[in-house]
Amino acid sequence: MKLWSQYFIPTLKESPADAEIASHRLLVRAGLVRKLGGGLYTYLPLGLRVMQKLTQICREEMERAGAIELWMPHMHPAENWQQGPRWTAAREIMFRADSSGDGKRGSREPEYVLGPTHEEVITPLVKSEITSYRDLPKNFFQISTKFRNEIRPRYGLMRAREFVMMDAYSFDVDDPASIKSYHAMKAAYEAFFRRVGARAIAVEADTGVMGGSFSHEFMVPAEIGDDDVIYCEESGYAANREKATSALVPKDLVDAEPAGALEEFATPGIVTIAALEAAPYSVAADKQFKTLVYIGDGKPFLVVLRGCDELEEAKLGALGFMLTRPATPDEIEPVMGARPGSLGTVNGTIKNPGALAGIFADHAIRLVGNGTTGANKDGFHLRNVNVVRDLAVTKFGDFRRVRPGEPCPLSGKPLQVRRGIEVGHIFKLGTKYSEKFNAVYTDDQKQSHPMVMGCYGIGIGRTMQAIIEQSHDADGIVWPWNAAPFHLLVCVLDPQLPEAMELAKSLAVAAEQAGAEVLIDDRAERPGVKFKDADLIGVPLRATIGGKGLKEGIVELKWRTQKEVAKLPLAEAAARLAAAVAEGRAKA
RNA sequence: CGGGGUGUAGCUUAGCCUGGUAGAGCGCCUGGUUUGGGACCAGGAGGUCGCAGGUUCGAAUCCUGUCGCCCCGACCA
Repeated sequence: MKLWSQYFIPTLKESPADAEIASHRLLVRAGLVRKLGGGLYTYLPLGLRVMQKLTQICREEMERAGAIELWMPHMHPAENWQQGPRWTAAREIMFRADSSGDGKRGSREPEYVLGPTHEEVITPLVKSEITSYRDLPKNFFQISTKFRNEIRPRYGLMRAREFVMMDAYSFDVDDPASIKSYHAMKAAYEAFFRRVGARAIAVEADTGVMGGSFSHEFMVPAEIGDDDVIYCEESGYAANREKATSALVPKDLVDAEPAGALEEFATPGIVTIAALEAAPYSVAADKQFKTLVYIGDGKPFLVVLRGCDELEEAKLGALGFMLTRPATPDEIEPVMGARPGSLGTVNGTIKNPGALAGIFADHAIRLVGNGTTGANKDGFHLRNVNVVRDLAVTKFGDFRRVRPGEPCPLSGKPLQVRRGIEVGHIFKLGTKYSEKFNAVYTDDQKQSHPMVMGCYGIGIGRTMQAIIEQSHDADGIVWPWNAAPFHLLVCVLDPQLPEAMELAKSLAVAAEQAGAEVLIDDRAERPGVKFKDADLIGVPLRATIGGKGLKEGIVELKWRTQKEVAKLPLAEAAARLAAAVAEGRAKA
């Protein structure tokens, strides 16, 4: 039990000026954190207690899933990263930690970096320590600090430069075994979020810079989230916007309507889809082909979409380039023969097709019959263009951004969209890292194989804030039992009365024996201040002892989630309190 | 990194446009009256007006630079 007057809970009446969203304001007002600098926070005692609750539950679920806890350095030799597969892609988010820093960013190669995650540390470790199939599978995890030089830290702990994360890494003999590990972790995640009272859903996600073959994000639905989740109530389909697909596309590769004769026509000054939609041309956007030029690892390639569709850049990741970017007009002209606005992929119109790394078309263009596209001649377009007859396509794929209302790929019902906060992410990595670091094992046939890896992360601080975002009211935080910094707050309205404090302490002991953690508000404050603070810090149970109640022979008991106050006769108070604690634990 | 904003006491802020002794509320300290949903009275402490230049007799205020912070975009747990 803790006495408030001896503890440290600096609550604030007013919201800090730099806090925009409810959870960030409450984090600061309830005395959980204080800011040191952009994206850097001190966890005050109350905040630390919540973090410890979350890490302990996380640890239990990881161990239940068979993962083994260890602790790795946070300062990594830069060589580890230079050897790994994502040095180029990841270096801008890494802080460098040099012994002889000259203060000039990027002026030379760093000696050390602060770890944003630990694949580059765990993989070499496993490579040197595990060499036999007999020692697999293994899954290692740690709960520790991560450093990322976020371009724009935001929303308190939501996007911080230094943050606490659980990260785990699985090593298996083959793909089926790795998928088994992946599903065990997915189940462990679901158990973790359920136990801490965060309503999180698993959605299909893009693998991004991590690489790997598939992945799920765990999202807490919230208006302030950074990600769009596309989902279908009917089928349970849920995917990150970057990954989401719909059932728009026909199965057979045939032209959508009888093909008319290909015909060139002049379109002076027309360089946008919208301009071609307007009179006198009046070509609907879904009857146009949009041709985009990108550079993949230095070589140009084309992406063809319907005029009405948007490219989802993340989906270009499927093409296997390390780095992609849009091409500039000066890069485009020598290859295509025209500048943006008059581009197309009709056979024979591209000036220098040999320069291209490929022509990738979205499946949806198969819906376009007798469409219009650029002639690769500035100021000219072609009409009656048909996919099978006219277009050069290396490969069809899914490249367009899905819109809400399109049919669900599973049920065909309209897809919906909502915002979410990403609190966890799991990846099936494959052999990308094990091959780079030569983490191989020998099987029972004396054959050597790269280990198949998975990696997994849970943002602990982000989860804490997501819980607040999801569980608060106008008065303050409403903690779920298992995440609460304390379970019972005993408000002593007249702490100067010895019998009041004695009663408070005996009730606290009873509650502790029933399994609660107890905070006693023994401050010499007016009742109003104590009640406001009690609601603000959001402890699930509140017992109130006042001079008035003592005369009547009662103690009051109230749940943070309810308005009603129960009046407990003194003789029953301890037992009723213990029963309430048992109820809180049972429901958690 | 691009665009927008902002910096005044521990916190929330007024003053800046139109240059002339830096103001309030909360919090804090002292005394008193209060005491069941952020009390009241009296007194008090606390500010290099982010920093550096410049203009001016005179700068929180105008100009230049710089740094921090916040918001919108791309990235992430």
